[in-house]
Amino acid sequence: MATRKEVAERAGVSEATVSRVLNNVGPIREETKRRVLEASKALGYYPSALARSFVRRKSGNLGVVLPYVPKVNVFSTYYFAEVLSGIGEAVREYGYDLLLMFRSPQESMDFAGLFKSQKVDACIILGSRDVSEERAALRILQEEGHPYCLINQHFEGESFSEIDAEHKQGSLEAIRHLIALGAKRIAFLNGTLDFSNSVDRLEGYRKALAEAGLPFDPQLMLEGNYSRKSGYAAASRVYAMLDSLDAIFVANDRMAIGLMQGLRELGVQTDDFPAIVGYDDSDAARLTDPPLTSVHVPFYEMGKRAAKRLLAQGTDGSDDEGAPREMLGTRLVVRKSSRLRET
Amino acid sequence: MATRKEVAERAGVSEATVSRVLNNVGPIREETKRRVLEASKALGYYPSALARSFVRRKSGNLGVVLPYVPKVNVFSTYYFAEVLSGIGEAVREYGYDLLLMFRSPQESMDFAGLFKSQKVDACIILGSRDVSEERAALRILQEEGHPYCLINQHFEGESFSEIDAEHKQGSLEAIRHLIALGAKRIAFLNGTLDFSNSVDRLEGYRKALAEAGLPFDPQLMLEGNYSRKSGYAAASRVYAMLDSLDAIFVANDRMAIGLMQGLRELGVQTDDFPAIVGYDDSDAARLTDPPLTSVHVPFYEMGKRAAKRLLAQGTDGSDDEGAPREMLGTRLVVRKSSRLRET
DNA sequence: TTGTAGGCGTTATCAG
DNA sequence: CTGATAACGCCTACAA
Repeated sequence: MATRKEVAERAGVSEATVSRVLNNVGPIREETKRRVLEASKALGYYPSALARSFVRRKSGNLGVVLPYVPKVNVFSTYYFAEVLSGIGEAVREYGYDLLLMFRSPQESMDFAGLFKSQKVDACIILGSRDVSEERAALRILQEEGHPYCLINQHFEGESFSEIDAEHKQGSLEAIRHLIALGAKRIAFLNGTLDFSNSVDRLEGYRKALAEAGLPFDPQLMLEGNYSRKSGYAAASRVYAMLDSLDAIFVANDRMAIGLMQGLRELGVQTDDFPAIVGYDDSDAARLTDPPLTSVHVPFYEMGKRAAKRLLAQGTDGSDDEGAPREMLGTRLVVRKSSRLRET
Repeated sequence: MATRKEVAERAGVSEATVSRVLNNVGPIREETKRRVLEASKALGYYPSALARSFVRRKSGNLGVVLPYVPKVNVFSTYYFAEVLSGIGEAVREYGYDLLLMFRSPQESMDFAGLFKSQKVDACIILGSRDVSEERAALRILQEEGHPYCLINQHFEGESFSEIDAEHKQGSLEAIRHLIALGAKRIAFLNGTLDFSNSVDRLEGYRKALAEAGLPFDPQLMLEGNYSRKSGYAAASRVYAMLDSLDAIFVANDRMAIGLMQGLRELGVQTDDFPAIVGYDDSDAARLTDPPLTSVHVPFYEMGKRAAKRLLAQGTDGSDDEGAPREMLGTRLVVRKSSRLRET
């Protein structure tokens, strides 16, 4: 490996000058610049990113924390693929690198440590849940002023940096849609409430019912954990009250898919399905039979925005601030699954 | 931020001793160790990963290169999600970090530069294609002896480090299955041949025909690019020869899904579909109507193996070598889509 | 068992 | 415009 020293010698200049040329800093004579560049290329010199990071005290990495259970995707791969793509785009734009960090769902994570050990310059946290250790860890992050951003999760009562989506509104529209179709009894298969978006959806659901003067019936509430399996498991309960049910709203597509599968295995014909609305508008929503009406969430955009918020800080001098919680819009995509069955 | 010097002072030892304690190296008196640990904790000291990497000349990063087109997934997200999960598992096991690097599909990449600039200690390359610049870049990697590994791509005539799957065998079995069902005229919607697995599939296809004494008919060959869109686009050609077709083998599930969609829009009823076999056995294969018979590929395992091959090198002293090309098995998963229609 | 000191490859400051 | 030179935080012989 060619060293900088060799480059300097070959170009007949000092190492400092080599550095200047390669970093485009300070005034340099054209001729000198040319010679250095030439020598550098001839020798195949590559500056050490390690040394550079060290002296600049910047890793050049944007960290992305995501929950991880081997062979089990708690969320849809769709969600992560979209968010990561969005982040990837921004990262490449700003010349950063993307450091992926998995964490076991239980294991509370020392977010601040990532910064203190200088592994990352900024960090995006996915799949965060509202449990006390998590709150505590995030508070530290906030207090110590590290650049971080949560995606798709809100912590009530804090002012964390968050990019979220209008889940309450999305759910509201989903239920309105069902009601407009004539549904009266609408079940709700939600996820656990430690995800703020589950809470948001519940609010939207209740608001829509209230608007229409429909009663809220706790009997109609089901809980899953966003996995296909949990949707599958819910099928028996739905089956039990099938006759009294007009429709069911499911908090993500995966569960909706599991539910449909489960119902089918219990012998329910497609025509006898209650109207179903899913959530996320993942690729899979187009493939189910019947195609799944679902609430579209701009995950790609959310990832991109989060990354930009973080990386832009480094660029301009603005100490950011501004709305710590930004919310992007959702949108109902109607397909066939939300039709009410004939009576 | 507490510095190591402070820790040393508080513990009443030298910085070197602090270092020793924190790295568990060299003989240390229990009492000293205790004091250092205590001081370190009290002060909230975090060693700088940057400085550490610098002096050790190891980034601690496993790089993963993946092709990238914003908002377009040339491959299925399924493929990447599985491979990444596998890599993630190994990485966490070995205490490495995972550095994601996107590259535009055209842009030929300076793989060796990643090592020379010391951004990564080892590197996995996904979505590589057999084009001359790529070969050249990989040869350099090989010659310079950097630890790298290709996944799901083989370069004939080279001895690159590769983790591949038995695509020839997988295709062979897929076609045998169709033939066993009575299919005589089997079309093949393949991907471009700069992906070695396209070539492998073609070989499997031809071999199966030959075995059965069936002729190879170039008319039955279609080419897509692994996107759903290209499968969709192929529908019209398939439609044109629908009557003379018993079955069609499609090189990945995405295209198969696009194809089914396209046929349907052309007015073909499910019952009139030719028998269809897809490839990858992605989640989506279970969701299509009819469910898609497909060839299962152990992507998760492939990612894990590749990462382990790379990271284990660092651990033991073995300069690896051993079979540079390792191939994992594929397996046909039969579902309803491969039934021949009634005549 | 512990301390001292040199060096890792860059950047940045300060003279010239 | 360019050349010395001092950090940066940590690891690791070598000495004690």
